[in-house]
Amino acid sequence: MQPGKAPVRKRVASKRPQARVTKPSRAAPRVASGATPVRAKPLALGDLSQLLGYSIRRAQLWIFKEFSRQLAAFEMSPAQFSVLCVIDANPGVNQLAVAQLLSIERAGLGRLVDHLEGRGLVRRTASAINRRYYVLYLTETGTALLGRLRPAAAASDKALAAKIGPRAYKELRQALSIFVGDA
Amino acid sequence: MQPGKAPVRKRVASKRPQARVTKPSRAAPRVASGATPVRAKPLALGDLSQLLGYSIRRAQLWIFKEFSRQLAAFEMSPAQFSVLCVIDANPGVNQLAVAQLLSIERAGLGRLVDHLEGRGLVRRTASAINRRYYVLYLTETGTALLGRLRPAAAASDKALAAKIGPRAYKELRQALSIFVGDA
DNA sequence: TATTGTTATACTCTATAACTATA
DNA sequence: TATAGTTATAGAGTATAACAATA
Repeated sequence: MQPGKAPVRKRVASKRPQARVTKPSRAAPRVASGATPVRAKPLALGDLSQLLGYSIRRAQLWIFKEFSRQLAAFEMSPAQFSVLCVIDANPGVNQLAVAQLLSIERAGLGRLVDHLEGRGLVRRTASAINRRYYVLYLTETGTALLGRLRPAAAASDKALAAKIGPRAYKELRQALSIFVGDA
Repeated sequence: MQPGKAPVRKRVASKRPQARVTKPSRAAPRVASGATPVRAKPLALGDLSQLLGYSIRRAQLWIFKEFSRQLAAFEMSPAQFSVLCVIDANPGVNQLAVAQLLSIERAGLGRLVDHLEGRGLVRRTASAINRRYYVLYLTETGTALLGRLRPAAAASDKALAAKIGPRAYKELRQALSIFVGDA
């Protein structure tokens, strides 16, 4: 809530179970059955399990984890990879066009391109025809790295296909394609 | 990069197109065809369009936006809603169990429950049988609010179904169900 | 006056480690 | 020694507004 650095961090109610003086049923007699789990019955997700939106959220978390695992050696986030792909497919594109295509805020994209430029993967050039523009290209280093990233990204997508099955993979590709290029 | 508040923010390369003295082809003659767009051809996503992982990411962003739109009146994030659902479905559950079921870090969940408790939606009680545990229940306010959130959440899922079509909706529910309850 | 890009700021998430109380 | 929960901290991502340069 408060942005300040005050370390107090008020709490609304009682903080934690916290050493009640009257220990109620001390030495609770091992809870009858199992030792470790207080609750043996499996937990339910409730209505959540009926919402496709929640499944997609969990699937997306799984995919980002898998992607990061496959591309760990390259220190490359999914977002950075997506920007490299777009610049590679559209040499000379400007930043705002990339931001709109990927639904990223231009301010955030600017910092992302900063980083890619700092790594020597992307070259920023002043446009000859419109001096408000940057014109973006992959460097040779960037092209070479993307050549190595592609198989890794494909591998993470194959892992996804293996997880859900090839038929579902094809169906999903078809069904979800309407979200790319969209808002 | 640097966490400090220093406003310098070094840049690796040339900052922006920035007023070159030799203006190259000033008054570029309206670029032949269209006035506004320098690049008329539509941008390509490159290899990105072949990756189901990217489609799922975009679909998930769309869903969160739709969910936030439907539940804007309640000031309720998807994560907060998911926690309310789980507590409602498992009265007396402890925090760690919720965190594991939803794949949320327990530290983050603690703060989230702080917030829900502060709003009077969740009650934390010391467990009688294990004093390390919190035992979580919805308050009456929380139950009542959840009763109003459910239709809104269902509406956002219906919007998703309308977007992708009822057949794809059913297929996806089946195909992606393996991700819930999973890591 | 509108647009591209930058800067600054703030807020949310996430991830981690260290700590307390308890088992 | 291990576990539930808290605290602190740092990093990423996101959203916004304001600004400069250019159109």
